[in-house]
Amino acid sequence: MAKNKKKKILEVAAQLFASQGFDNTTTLQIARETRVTEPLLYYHFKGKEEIFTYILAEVFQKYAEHIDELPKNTQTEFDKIANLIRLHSHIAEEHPQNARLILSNCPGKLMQKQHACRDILEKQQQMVSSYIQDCLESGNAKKEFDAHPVEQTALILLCLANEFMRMKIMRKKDSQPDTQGTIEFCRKSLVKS
Amino acid sequence: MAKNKKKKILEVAAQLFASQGFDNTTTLQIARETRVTEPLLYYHFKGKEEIFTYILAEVFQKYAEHIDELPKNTQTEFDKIANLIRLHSHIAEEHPQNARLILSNCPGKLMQKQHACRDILEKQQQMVSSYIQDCLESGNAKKEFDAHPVEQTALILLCLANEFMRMKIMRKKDSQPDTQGTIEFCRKSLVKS
Amino acid sequence: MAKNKKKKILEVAAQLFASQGFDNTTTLQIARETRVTEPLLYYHFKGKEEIFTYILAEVFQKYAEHIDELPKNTQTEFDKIANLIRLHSHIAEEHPQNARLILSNCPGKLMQKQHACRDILEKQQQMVSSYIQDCLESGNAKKEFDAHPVEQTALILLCLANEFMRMKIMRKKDSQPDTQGTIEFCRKSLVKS
Amino acid sequence: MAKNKKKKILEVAAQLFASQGFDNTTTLQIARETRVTEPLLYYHFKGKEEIFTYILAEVFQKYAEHIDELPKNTQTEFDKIANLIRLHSHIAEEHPQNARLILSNCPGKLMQKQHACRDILEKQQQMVSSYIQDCLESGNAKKEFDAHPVEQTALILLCLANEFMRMKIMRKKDSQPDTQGTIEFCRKSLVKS
DNA sequence: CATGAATGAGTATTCATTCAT
DNA sequence: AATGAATGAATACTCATTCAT
Repeated sequence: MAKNKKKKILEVAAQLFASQGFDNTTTLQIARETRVTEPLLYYHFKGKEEIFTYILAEVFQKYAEHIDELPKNTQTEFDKIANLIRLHSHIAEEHPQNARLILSNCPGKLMQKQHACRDILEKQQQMVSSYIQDCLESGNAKKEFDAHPVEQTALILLCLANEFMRMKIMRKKDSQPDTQGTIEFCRKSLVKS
Repeated sequence: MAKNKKKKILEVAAQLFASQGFDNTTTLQIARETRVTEPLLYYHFKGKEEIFTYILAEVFQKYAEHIDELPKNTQTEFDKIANLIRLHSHIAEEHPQNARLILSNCPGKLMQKQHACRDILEKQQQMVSSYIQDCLESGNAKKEFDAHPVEQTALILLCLANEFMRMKIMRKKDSQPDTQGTIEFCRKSLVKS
Repeated sequence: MAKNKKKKILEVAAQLFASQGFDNTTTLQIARETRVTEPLLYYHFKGKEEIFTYILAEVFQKYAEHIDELPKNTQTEFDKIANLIRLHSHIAEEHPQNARLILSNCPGKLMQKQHACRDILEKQQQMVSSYIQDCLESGNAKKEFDAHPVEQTALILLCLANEFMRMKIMRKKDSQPDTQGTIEFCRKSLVKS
Repeated sequence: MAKNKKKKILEVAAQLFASQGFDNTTTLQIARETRVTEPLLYYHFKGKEEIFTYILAEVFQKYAEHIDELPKNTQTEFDKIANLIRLHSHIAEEHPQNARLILSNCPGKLMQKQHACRDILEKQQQMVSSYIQDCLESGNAKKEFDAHPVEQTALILLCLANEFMRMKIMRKKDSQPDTQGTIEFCRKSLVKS
């Protein structure tokens, strides 16, 4: 029942942070919706910021696991890019809350040097960048791609993958970008014909 | 001297909203940095929200003008896409503050139905979408492109253009995406070879 | 046009003070509804309090005139009492705004010693008291009444006359006290049968 | 110690509201005189209005109890009227603060339809009206009175009883109306001789 | 683990009033 | 006579956080 409540707090807080943002979510609101009193939040966490950081870490942890679980051996290197876009599509559709947290500009305060949030985000970005760069380099080597320079192309693909997710969660169903269309767009650009 | 202060307030507020976000900017802060007392803000504007809305309207107005001023007759249709990306690059570099405001998720409160902010944003999005769609359709007609379906492709390009701007303002110089590279990426995907 | 605006200010202010009370009426509201700017209020009057005092003086002036105009020679002395009640009824019906101001507990601040409002109110109360006392004394002398002690009876009649006016302006039409009924009630008590 | 402070807040607030009125009493003042910080007011109550409403309800509750405790069986029906006046005299003398609150015109805001204050006041007025009407009807039946129409006469008596209380708290000792005198005044008018 | 009570520091907003013109 | 601009002092209310139990 103890662990239970801590978990519940995190669930509620995550939902509120995702839908209202960090600044517009009060500790009272978190406490009330968890059916708990505020001091309990402070028993389990150091403060509001820690709750947020904790959640962010969790979300990115899951995201990292998803990236890690993407198949290492694919027929073509481009399949890896396609898989990344499909993963973003999946997250946007199945875990829109997490997508919102991943894309949320953390409140400025939490992005200062030395704050845990900053580390989490930077680590995450490097991870995805690596994933894409590795795949581009392999593709280049195999003459599947002709992507130069690799870092730049990786960055562009990351742009696309991110904003693709952003649009999926921000727009109405009928004006969302299409997953397969986005993949094809990238294929045309990347894969040598 | 009168108009002067109103203008000054808007400048200061814009800078603060862009760098700290709406919620983390207090009216006191705006007043202090304008070297003015708080009640003056309320003399010129109805409240904090109106200041924000006013600024947002201004920024989008300028953005709309920029889009409008992009050359209508270009050698190729793709040049129009390239110009859009160059425009985003230009804004990110020369007016990063405006870029931040354009991309900022307005606080939820200001995005509710019937709020002026919502109208501004929606109008803007449709404008850019139209620009891209028109150009894609022309390009398709001229057999320059083979972009189908048009709406989807337009959305993808919008994604890229937006997140491109976002990355330019969020990342350090050395890890920003390159304008020419981004343009080439799109060209490869769009232009029939 | 000058006198005109001063008059207009007083009219608007009187209406607002009567309906909302002194504290809930702002100088801005007075200015706006007079279609004038606030500094003009301060050109014509020393401040909000002076406007109120001025109005109160006017209203009581008119009230005093009404009392003064009540017929001095009546068939019976009781007719004078009846006339006072009828006057209150008349004011409540024809000038409810004035009635409201007469009965309003002036805001505490304005009732401090040495404030003009206090003088006005006290002078007024003494005037009505005198009117009633004179009539009672005459009535006693003529053996029409048997009202003892005169001061006390006068006070009771004043109570009735005032609260009668108060009820007329505060209550819905169907639960207001009836003028003739009130007069008869007093007659039965006062007039020797 | 907890209940203690809530009670203290109410006591202090009641005293301030009674002496200064709702609008001229600030939450800071209430807090300071209670030797408590403002947020505590908001911990115990929803806001200033709720504090006022709460107090008003309490005062009227006590008043209602007093009315209820008035002897049901009296020698004459008129004794009941006399008792009501004596009750008002008692309240004015022993609990002038409550008297002030009872008679205070609640600020307009709090008298809007659907506001708790309105209900409280209306309920109260009907209660006293009933008390007087019942007694008048009984008196008429017993041929003790000849009060017609009952509703009207009841209203007049209510006028007197209220304004009597008002005068007792507003005037200096030497110009207050006399309880016994007021009772006799009513007796002469009501009781058939 | 849990809570009722309490608070320091803010937070947007309002108001009567004044100044320069 | 009239106004646009400006302000000092409040004003109700909120929030993250802590303390005593």
